[in-house]
Order: sequence, then C-alpha cells, then structure tokens
Amino acid sequence: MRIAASRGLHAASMREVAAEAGVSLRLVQYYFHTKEELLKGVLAHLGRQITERVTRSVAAMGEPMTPRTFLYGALTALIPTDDQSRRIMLAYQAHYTLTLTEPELAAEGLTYANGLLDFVAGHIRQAQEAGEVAADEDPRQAAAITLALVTGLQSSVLAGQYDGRTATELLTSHLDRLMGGPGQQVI
Amino acid sequence: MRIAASRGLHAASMREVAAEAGVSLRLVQYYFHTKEELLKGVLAHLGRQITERVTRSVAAMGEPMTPRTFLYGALTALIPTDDQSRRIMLAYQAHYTLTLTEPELAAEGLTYANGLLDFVAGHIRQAQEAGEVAADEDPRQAAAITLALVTGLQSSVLAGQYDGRTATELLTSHLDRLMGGPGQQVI
DNA sequence: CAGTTTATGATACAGATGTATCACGTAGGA
DNA sequence: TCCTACGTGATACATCTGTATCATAAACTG
Repeated sequence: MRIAASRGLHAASMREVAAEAGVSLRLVQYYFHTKEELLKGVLAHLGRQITERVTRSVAAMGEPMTPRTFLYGALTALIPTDDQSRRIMLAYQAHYTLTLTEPELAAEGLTYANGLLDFVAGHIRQAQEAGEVAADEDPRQAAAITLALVTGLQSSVLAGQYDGRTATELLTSHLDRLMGGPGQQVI
Repeated sequence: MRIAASRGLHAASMREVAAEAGVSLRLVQYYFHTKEELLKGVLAHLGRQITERVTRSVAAMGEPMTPRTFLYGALTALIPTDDQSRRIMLAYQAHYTLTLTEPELAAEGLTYANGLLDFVAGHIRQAQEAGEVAADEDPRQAAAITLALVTGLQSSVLAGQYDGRTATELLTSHLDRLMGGPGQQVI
C-alpha cells in the first residue's frame, strides 16, 4: 500500500514489497502465494481501512443521529484529509484503475458500488421522509450524483488540485443544497 | 492507447505496442526513443482526441450559442458514450493514475485542471450575468462541483455502473438545477 | 516432549522488459 | 548522382520479474 501510494502500483513487485516491509521475499511468498493474491489482499485491506474511517467519522458526528448527520459523516469521510487517508485513497485509486481492465475484479467492484448506491439512496429517502430533503428529489438520482461528486472530489484532492478541507467544503455545500443546510428543514 | 484500454497500461510494453500497430519494435524505438517519451506521446494524443470531441459536441449544439448551451455541449462530451470515447477515456484514466505518483507529470496535469476550472467558472459567470444562473451561486464553486461530478460520472461509466446515456442524464439534471432548466430563466 | 506453524536464507530459472547496435534497403532533394 | 532522412530486420544485453526449491531455525500447541 505504501509503495503504491508513493511510487505507483507498477513499482510494487514482490521484492519491493518484502523490502518495504522489512521481511524476506520468502515470507511474502509464504503468505501471498502469488502476486495476484497479494493484490487482492491489499484491495481487501484498503476496503477495511476505508470502512473503518467511515465508521469513525459517523460516530464522531454525535447525537442526535439523523439521516442527514449520518450522510454527512459517511460521505465526508471519503475525502482524503490527512496523510494516512491520502495514502489509502491513492493506493485504492491505483487498484481501482487496474480493475477496469480485469473483468473478474470489475464485477466485484461493481457489486460494491451498486451496494453503496442503494445504501446512500436509502438514507436520502429516509431524510426525505423526515422532511430534510425536498419532496421532488429522486433519492436514487440524488445518491448517484452525490456519489459521483465524492469520487470526483477524491480524485481532485489526490491530484493536488484542492486540499482535503476545500474539497470537504465543496461536498458540504452540495449536501447543504440537497438537504437544506445543516440546521434547517425543507418542508 | 488500444492496449491500455483493453488490457491495461501495464501490458503496453514496447514490443506489444509494435505488435498492435503492426510495425517493428525498431520503428517504435525510432519515433519514441524511450518508453517515457512513448507514454508522453500517448497522453498528448489523448488530450487532442478529447479536445476534438468537445469541440465537435459544442458545434453540434447549434445556434444560438449561449453560455449555457456551450457548457452543456462541452461537459456532456466528457462522458464516454460510444466505444471510441470509452477507449479514449479508459486509456486517459490509466495514464492519469500514473501521473499521480510521477511529480513532474502531476504538475502538468494540475495546470491543465486548473485551466479547465477557470474556463468553466468563467462561462458560469457569463451565464450568471445573462440571468441563466441564480445570483447567489459562486461561479468558481459551482464550476468545481460540476467538474468533480463529471469526473466521477466518467469513472462510473468506465466501471460499467451506468451507461453513457444514464450518466449524461445525471449530468444534465445537475446542470438543469444549476442553470434553471434547458429553456427557462432564473429570475 | 513431539509436532506443527511461522519465519528466514540462499539460490535457481525461465521469461519479459527497456535499450542498444549493426547492417540493409528505399526514397527524395541538392 | 550523392547524400541525407526514413524505415526495417535481426539480435544482443543487462536487469527485473514471478515463481520454485532446497535446508534450517524459532515459536507455539497439544
């Protein structure tokens, strides 16, 4: 993960991984029999790291946990802010690009993405029922747009166009528009 | 470009490129002395292809050319719809990910991205002055959000989550919200 | 204690990769 | 006609790659 984030995924050979981890090449072979397994392992690890970050961010929002605060917490957690999250997202981006040309992995990623879409759409619908989102919004469409925005912001931050704070503000601005501001209700 | 789009950028060795193009390895070496130059050449070629697609799309919008129609034409052209644009964007995505860990290339891409941001922000400001965008919008912020959305939609289409048509509709929906619908004026 | 798991070390090997070199042909312009 | 540029072919070379195979030792587990 550190290698992918700093020097690119193409630099992550078995030998480089072993060196970076300070272990023998033999040990890398021991746990991840092939390179494919190594990559899948990293991808799974990244997934766990991101999930954990989201969970923590949501928990930090505090009470009361409305659909709106939940969405703010979960989505802003996907924007890299510190060095560690930046590393994670950078490595994830590299792996993600790989999956685009690897049909088996692509299908898996697609399932995940659709699950996330359903998840966010469901929460937006809940927020709508709670009167926090305008009635004429289509929750699924709003979720799709919001998630695409998050992806794009993520990418911009990784490229160094915005810092994490600016990107978070942009996302917050979008969410405020969707949900009528942090403290206010939209009929 | 074809190799990067179909089998991934890591499969684009000098020999594979020569084979795909139906020429000798020697000729690839002859024009692109090193692999780095080859990659830069592809990146430049992709840039030209995308620019051309945008230009054509804008031209196809027909008269009258308002800031709004211009933005619709330019931005929707960035969503892959047919096989060729899909190939281009896929190859571009692969190269883009590479630049993230290659500081010199990253700086170049950043300049380009900031230029695009200024460009779109300028047109949104024009649309605002023409009364097509609400007065309380910050053109630069609206441009940033819109461009990030485009990037995200692009990525989703490449991953196969939406087809080009659906993604274009999502983008259009966002633009309609920003600019008060395709034919209607805000205030 | 015995046996299994976890870990290391030193190599080996076939294949791919970027790059370089030498020779040869073909065309176009001075 | 001579010369320069364009293009092809065959091949060489050092390096890196993923993977495999020896033997060996420490640590845990029943």
